[in-house]
Amino acid sequence: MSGDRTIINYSVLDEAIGYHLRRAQLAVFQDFTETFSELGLRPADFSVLLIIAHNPGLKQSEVAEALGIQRANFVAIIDGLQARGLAERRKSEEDRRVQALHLTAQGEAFAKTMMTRWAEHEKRFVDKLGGEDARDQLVQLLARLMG
Amino acid sequence: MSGDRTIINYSVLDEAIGYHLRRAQLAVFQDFTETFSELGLRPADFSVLLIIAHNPGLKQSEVAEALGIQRANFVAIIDGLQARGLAERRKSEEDRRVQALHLTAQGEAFAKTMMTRWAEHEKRFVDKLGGEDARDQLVQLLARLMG
DNA sequence: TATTGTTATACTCTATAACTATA
DNA sequence: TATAGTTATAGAGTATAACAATA
Repeated sequence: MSGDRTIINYSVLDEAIGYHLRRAQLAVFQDFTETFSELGLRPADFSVLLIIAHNPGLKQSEVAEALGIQRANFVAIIDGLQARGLAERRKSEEDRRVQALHLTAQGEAFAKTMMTRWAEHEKRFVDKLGGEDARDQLVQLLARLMG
Repeated sequence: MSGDRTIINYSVLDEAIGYHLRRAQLAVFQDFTETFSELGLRPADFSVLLIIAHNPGLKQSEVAEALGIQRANFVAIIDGLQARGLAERRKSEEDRRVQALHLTAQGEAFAKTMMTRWAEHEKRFVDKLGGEDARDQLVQLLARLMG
């Protein structure tokens, strides 16, 4: 009976914000994972590289907090980026406890490649939404949920 | 220097769909978890109870697929709901392999309580969005991302 | 005493393979 | 052979406590 398709009543799930958020996020992150599997980047790696690229010299705890990552879990992320030669820790002269984060020259080049791939990924979803205006509208609505 | 606040350049993260989706979903799920901690319900439990309540007699694999849950992982969810006396498996007479899912009388009562708590949770975010229209708009945009 | 980075650890969620009983 | 449910297991992601070095 492979032609049958059970019709399911989703009840209030159809209008539940959290449910749609979860399903949409799953779809977008799955595309992200496929797009960046070649470069070996997870969403967290991407966002960390991006923040360091545009804010060189921040301490680990600042980058972690900006992204909502626990500083304990942040260590392994930086370990990975450093092992790949993309980012580096520099011990601060003023405060010997802090590690300031920077991209390496290789990391800068990598970030450029990464951004072109990201633009492709992002465009796919902007198109699905119906254009830049719809995207801006969505982002604005999502921002309200966090207030 | 606790008065200092580092200004961070989020670059394209500010307009990245996936990033905002993740942060918003985190905020909504956190509120969900707090709202339902008393009832001992995780998001998956909630959605499963809701689907069974409105579609009694579905097989496990149908409910699992409708919610995007692997049937292997679905077993423990039903085990939990059954152990709490909220749902039950009924072996089908036509096909002895399938387990048809139903709520118990206690499960029906529980679902009512659950829905009033859910309405409170949902309302908090509808208010943040600016009303029902904004919510509908958001849900519609999110649905496009999954197409 | 407090903070930064770190280690160790545990818990949840998710994914896969293999088994059983039925068809 | 194929399907429904199950078990076992492994991998992410995330959360907490405790420690060393430094302030």
